[in-house]
Amino acid sequence: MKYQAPRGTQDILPKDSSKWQNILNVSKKNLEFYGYKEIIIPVFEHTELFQRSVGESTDIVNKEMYTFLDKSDRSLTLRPEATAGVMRAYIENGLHRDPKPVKLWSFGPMFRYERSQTGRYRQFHQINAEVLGSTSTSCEVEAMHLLSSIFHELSIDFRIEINSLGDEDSRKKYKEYFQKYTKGFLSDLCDDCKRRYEQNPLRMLDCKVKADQEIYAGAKKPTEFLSETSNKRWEEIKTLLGLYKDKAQRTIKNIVTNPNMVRGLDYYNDFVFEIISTDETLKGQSTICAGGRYDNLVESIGGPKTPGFGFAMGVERLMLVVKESGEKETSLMFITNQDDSYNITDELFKHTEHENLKLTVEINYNPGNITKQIESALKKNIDFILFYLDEEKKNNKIKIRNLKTREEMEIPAKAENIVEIVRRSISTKK
RNA sequence: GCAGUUGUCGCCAAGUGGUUAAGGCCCCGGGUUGUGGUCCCGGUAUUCGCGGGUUCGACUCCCGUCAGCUGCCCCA
Repeated sequence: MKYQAPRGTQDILPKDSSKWQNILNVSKKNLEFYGYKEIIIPVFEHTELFQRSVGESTDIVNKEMYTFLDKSDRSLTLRPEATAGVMRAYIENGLHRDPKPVKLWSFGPMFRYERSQTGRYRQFHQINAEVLGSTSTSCEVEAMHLLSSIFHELSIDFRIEINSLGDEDSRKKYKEYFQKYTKGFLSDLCDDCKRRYEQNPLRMLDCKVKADQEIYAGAKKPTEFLSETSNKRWEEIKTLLGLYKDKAQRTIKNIVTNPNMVRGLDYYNDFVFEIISTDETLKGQSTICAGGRYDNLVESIGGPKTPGFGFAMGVERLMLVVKESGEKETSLMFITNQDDSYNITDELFKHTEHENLKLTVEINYNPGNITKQIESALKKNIDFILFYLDEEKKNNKIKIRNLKTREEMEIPAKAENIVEIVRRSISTKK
């Protein structure tokens, strides 16, 4: 074989694409139910937009961006995440003058130059959602319900972990405290943490090295340094999510606080969360959704001061964890000679459109041997076969056979009669 | 970016220096021009991820490279 897909890219084959679409459809349905509207934005942006918004100190900007010069020497970057571009579009198109909150969702490929593994790709896809213009804790609470609903509908086992990083003030105080706390241990820490000590002390908290964790275990957590307003928010969210109630009384049962959780992007403040699949096939990459509040992002890239909240779901990771592929369509196969069955299929198509019926039709490409055609229909797991051969045509009839129940009947050769039979079989199945 | 590991047909694989690279599944054709998955017969790798090297001779050994997987880093 001559060509291979580049490292970290993936083909979604026909056998999997219906699962993919199901993930998208379920997400879209839930998002739009809560008032999110779709926004479609470019796959690349000016490099500077990501540097500013995602943050110069992040790994994403430092080593993972697909950056290139176009023929006019503009520095462009394939988007590593969606929020920056959505914010740019929000400002540029004056959506900040729309009634608040503005709720947007989007879907598409993202690009990060990293080592690929199961559930981690260089081109990967996210379903992304943003709420702009509201500081209400309803943003957070509603999102937890919305996401629970999506993952329940997709039959995924998951757990939600939440935390608060606090506002700028809270984080500054915590950073000072934490640096002071760890200073004496500096020589005992792993190399990564030594580096993080200066660059991003918060990140030390979710270090995977056991010895380091033992050192940090004695330290206070960011939530103990929350400013008054941040603390009020945090308590309100926990109350609204029922964390102070008995587990049995909560509407979302599998939600816990994780005081060590931090985020990889710089723009978050206060509430942050991750949704973790408890399915073991995901191994190291078990986070299927993550997000948080970003009240300073819009302003930092030149827009009016606008509070924001958002999250992203990783579609490739969901693909590994979702078992079902959604509603199966009913399939028909015509056993016929290569002539005028298309009159009927054209009619059928119009009926399926009007009646919102999921039907797929196949006309056997190799007419001749009837036995082989039936075998072919069985192999393809077809639901109905339609005999429309000389004998039937003479009487203007069709023989329709349900391959699952083996029932067969002769009906007028008309689309509406076929649709009726199919409908009847679907309703008795349910 | 670092470390380990793997790569023979669409899939699962045998083969470990010696002529034409097993087998199974799938797929295609036939037995069977009008009705059920069985069965039988036949077909499908000038080539072992790719490129070099060693050798009389390489799927087998060496080097490089590409890709997958696992851990780290980080993240959806």
